[in-house]
Amino acid sequence: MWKLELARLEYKILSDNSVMQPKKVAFIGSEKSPYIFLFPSSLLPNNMEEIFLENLIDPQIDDDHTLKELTVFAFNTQVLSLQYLCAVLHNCNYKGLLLLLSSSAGLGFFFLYFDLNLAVKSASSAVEVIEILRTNKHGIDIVLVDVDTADLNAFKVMETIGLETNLPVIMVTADSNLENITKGLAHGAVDCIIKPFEMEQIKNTIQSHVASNKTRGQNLNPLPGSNARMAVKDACCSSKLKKKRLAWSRELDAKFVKAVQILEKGSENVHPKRILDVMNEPGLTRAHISSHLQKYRLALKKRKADTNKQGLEVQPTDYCLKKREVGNFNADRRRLAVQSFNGVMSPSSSSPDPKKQSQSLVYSCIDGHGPEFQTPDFYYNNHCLETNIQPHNVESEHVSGTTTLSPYFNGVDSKPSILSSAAVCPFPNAVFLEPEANIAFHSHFDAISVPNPLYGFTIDCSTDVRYPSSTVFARNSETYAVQNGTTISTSDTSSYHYVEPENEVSETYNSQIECSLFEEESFDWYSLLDDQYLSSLT
DNA sequence: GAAGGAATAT
DNA sequence: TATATTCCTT
Repeated sequence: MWKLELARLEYKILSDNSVMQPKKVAFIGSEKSPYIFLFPSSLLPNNMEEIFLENLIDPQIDDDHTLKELTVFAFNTQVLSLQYLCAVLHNCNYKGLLLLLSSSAGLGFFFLYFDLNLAVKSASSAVEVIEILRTNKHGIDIVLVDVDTADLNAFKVMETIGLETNLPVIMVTADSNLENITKGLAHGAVDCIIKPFEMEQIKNTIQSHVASNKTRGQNLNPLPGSNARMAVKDACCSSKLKKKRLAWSRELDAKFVKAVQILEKGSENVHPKRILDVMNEPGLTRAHISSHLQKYRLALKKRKADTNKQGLEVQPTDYCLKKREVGNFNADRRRLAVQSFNGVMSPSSSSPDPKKQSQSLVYSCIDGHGPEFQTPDFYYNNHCLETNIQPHNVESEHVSGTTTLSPYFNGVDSKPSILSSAAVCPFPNAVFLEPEANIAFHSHFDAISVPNPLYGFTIDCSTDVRYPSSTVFARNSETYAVQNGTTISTSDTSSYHYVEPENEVSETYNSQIECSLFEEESFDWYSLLDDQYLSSLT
């Protein structure tokens, strides 16, 4: 499959300390995927071919068809520079003509030509470069000029290219000083890319200028010199200053909330700068905090307004809901649920008075002797008991659970206990799972989890060790393989049956879960848990 | 000039 | 919608 081309060419390049050191260069490639590697001789292993083949990465295919036929031209006197560019262009799926200028005579440069996707060849001088561009037999769309190229007046070359061809020229440099960039723009560059550059960056820049060049060609408007001034800003924006958009993860947000609370506790001013200090998160800026703080405060405000409007029936804000989607909170819930359900807090084991008992559970988490906070259904039921609110959906026909005990499925009871909300979970011994959690198989079936209005209905099918590979459920008539956790959308009310794997134990087991979910608006546990959760963080 | 915060843009 | 950026004020 792979046409392996391997050449070991020995040549010398200047090392950092200006001592000539022998290096080896290796070329591997197929017609479509040339890869070039450069190694010090000492590091080049004997089984290099094998290693390369094992480590080859599939080229990324770019779905944007407009980019596919672009041909990029670049030249340099340094193999390393071309080598990197080669990889980048290849990943962008561009065609390229990369020219290695052998002006540094005596260093044993070589000629190599990969056609089709990327071409790398040698030329002896800048004159040759300009000649290639003038005739443009290769259908070049855009030129990258590395103005740091040694042994060359690259600015002059760039200017000549600009004058003698219609091609957009992009300056590439490691020097981000405005003076340097301005000089490049004055010499005809339409944009500037600062090294080290990333794939996305070069892609965006190339794309925008090829597009604009085509438009310009149609309008027959030669670019005036005044274009350069505008381009200074463009150059800076399009290449250097492109920042990655920050995503506020649950963890990061928790850290943020914690920082805010610490500051509030210490009756300090809760200002972005201070939050930033307390969070001590590398990469985070004051602007990030400001933006997030704005959102946070708006959410609090909205929540307060809602609370005032609706009294006890606290409706959570979006902020509150989103914050709890997955993550540590659920992990803790899960852990606590296991503890809660494993006898210690069993309804039948202690007080006969369900109200008292549930209160003690809550107190135990408040006074620090018990879990930091309780599972949603415990907490919810306690809330119902205390406030005399009928738990929603307890009598609903829509939610039911039936099961038959199986030796392979421990702890699944067919009757919900008093304290377990039947509406929420038909099985008191069920363990709450993170939605879509990746939970390894282990020896006991332990979950049929919460029909959570936010997440849908999750079935965990971790099984007996006898079924280590997968567990199969039948969904209606079709077989449905479930591995670890599967999330079923809230609109899905199908029944799921456990299917005994073939050639395994003969006992059969049936578990049917029929579940219609209550409306999203009906209740939210998290709003009740919110304060406790937050205080547990500090 | 640096920071906060509301408004606005992406 | 979530996050970034701008703009105005302190």
